[in-house]
Order: sequence, then structure tokens, then C-alpha cells
Amino acid sequence: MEKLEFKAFFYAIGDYSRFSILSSLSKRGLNVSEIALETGIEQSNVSHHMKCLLNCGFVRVMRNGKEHVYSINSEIIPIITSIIRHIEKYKKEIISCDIADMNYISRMIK
Amino acid sequence: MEKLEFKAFFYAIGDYSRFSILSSLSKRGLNVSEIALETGIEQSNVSHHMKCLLNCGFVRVMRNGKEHVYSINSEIIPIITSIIRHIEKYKKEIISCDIADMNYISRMIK
DNA sequence: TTAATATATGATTCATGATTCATATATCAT
DNA sequence: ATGATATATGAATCATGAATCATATATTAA
Repeated sequence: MEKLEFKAFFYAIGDYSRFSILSSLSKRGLNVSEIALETGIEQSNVSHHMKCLLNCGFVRVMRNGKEHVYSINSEIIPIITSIIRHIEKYKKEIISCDIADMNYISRMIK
Repeated sequence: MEKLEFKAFFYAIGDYSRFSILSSLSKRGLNVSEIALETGIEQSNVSHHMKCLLNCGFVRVMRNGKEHVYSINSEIIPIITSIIRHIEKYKKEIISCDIADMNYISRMIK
């Protein structure tokens, strides 16, 4: 596996906002305003995220007049659900991961 | 799923250096110098990564004199292999993901 | 054509992660 | 105890992603 595709994959899927959008879309197709409403993400920010998800092939878009209706590429649903399942199962271990590392703390103190 | 455990999971696993370390460790236990040699990551940087992976419960450590021998927590091997499999399978789609977005490009131009 | 609505875009700012560097600590061999 | 080796640490720097803001574009309705 090359670094480029690794980075692209985790760039797209490893952001909570984008992951939330994918979760919402796994139920049904939604336009941008609906996504913004359901996830609480501001409209232009949603558009930025959709561009990324679209480029990656994680979602598809169908234009219906003014609205752009996005739907998930069903091929990625299994990987999303397996990640969710893994995180739920190992949340105790994962939660102890020291995200707030010394680097971060030292910045916060200043 | 909460945002905190989501972030912790992707923070730990979503970095190419750490993922490479986990890949190496999935074959056999290694001390820090061996990890540095196998992955090409500088020693102190390896130690930083190991601290993160350790806190997350992704690896375990056994001290043998001067050396600290790290081994992978076998529970996470399935998720790693399934991610690798997914990326290999969908690399064409993924690779087209526009990581180098306008934001990044505009910075590069300056 | 004009106004209203939906979405997209680029630039800027802000937040945070990765790496490096110098150095500390800990263990071993002499 | 001293020097050599292995590893860890904190601070600083560098790289990059996320959110925001102002605005552009496109479509529809009047």
C-alpha cells in the first residue's frame, strides 16, 4: 500500500464531520441543506466536505433543479460499519489514547 | 459513537508512520531500534509514536534490559488488515480524492 | 429580467498533528 | 564509578487540515 492512497483514505474518512455526513447518508440520500440541518454543520462547510467525499468516490450526486442530492456509494458502507463496530467494542482502550499529548498541553498552557 | 473516541481512534491509526509501525509489528515483536531501522523513522520520533500506540492499547511493551520490545495487541490486527484490503481494492477511486485541495494549493503558490 | 433560493468557491484564520533537536534517564559492561 | 548504548522526553518548528467569511454561480419563480 502506498502512502498517497493511505493518506487520501484517512483524510476523507478520518474527519468526524465527514464521517457524520457519511453516517447520515447511509440511511438515505440528502441535499446540502438537509445535511447541514441533520449534522449541524454550516452550509459552505458542508459543500467543502462534499467536494472531498465526491472526489474520493465515497458519495455520488444527482442534481434536481436547485438541489444537489447526495447519496452514499454503497461499497463503503461495510468499512464504515466495521469501523463503528470496532470503536464501540474497544472504546475503553481507545479512549485512554493520549491525544492531549505534551505537545498540545504545552501549547494550551501558553 | 462519541467524537472523542472517534478522534482518538483515527488520531492513532490514521498516521502513515504509526500505521507502518503497526504493520511491522503485526509480523513480530520489535524493539525501538529495530522499528526505526525497518520503517526508516528516526529514533525519538519512534518513541513518540510508541507512546501514543501504547496509550491507545494498540501495542504492549516488554522490557528486556536496555531494550523495550513492543508487540501488537492482536485484537486490532483484523481492523488493520480489513483497512488495507479496502484501500487496495478501491485505490483507484481513493487516489482521485483531491487531498491537494485549493486551500493547500493556494498556500503552495505563495 | 429581477428576486429568491440552493449550492459552490477561494481566501483567510485557526487548530492541531508530525518531526526534529537537544537532552534526560535507565541499563549494561568494564 | 565510568563510559557506552537504548530509549524517552519536552520544546520548538513545520506541515496541514477544519471552519469561517464573503461572495460567486446556478436555478427557479414571479
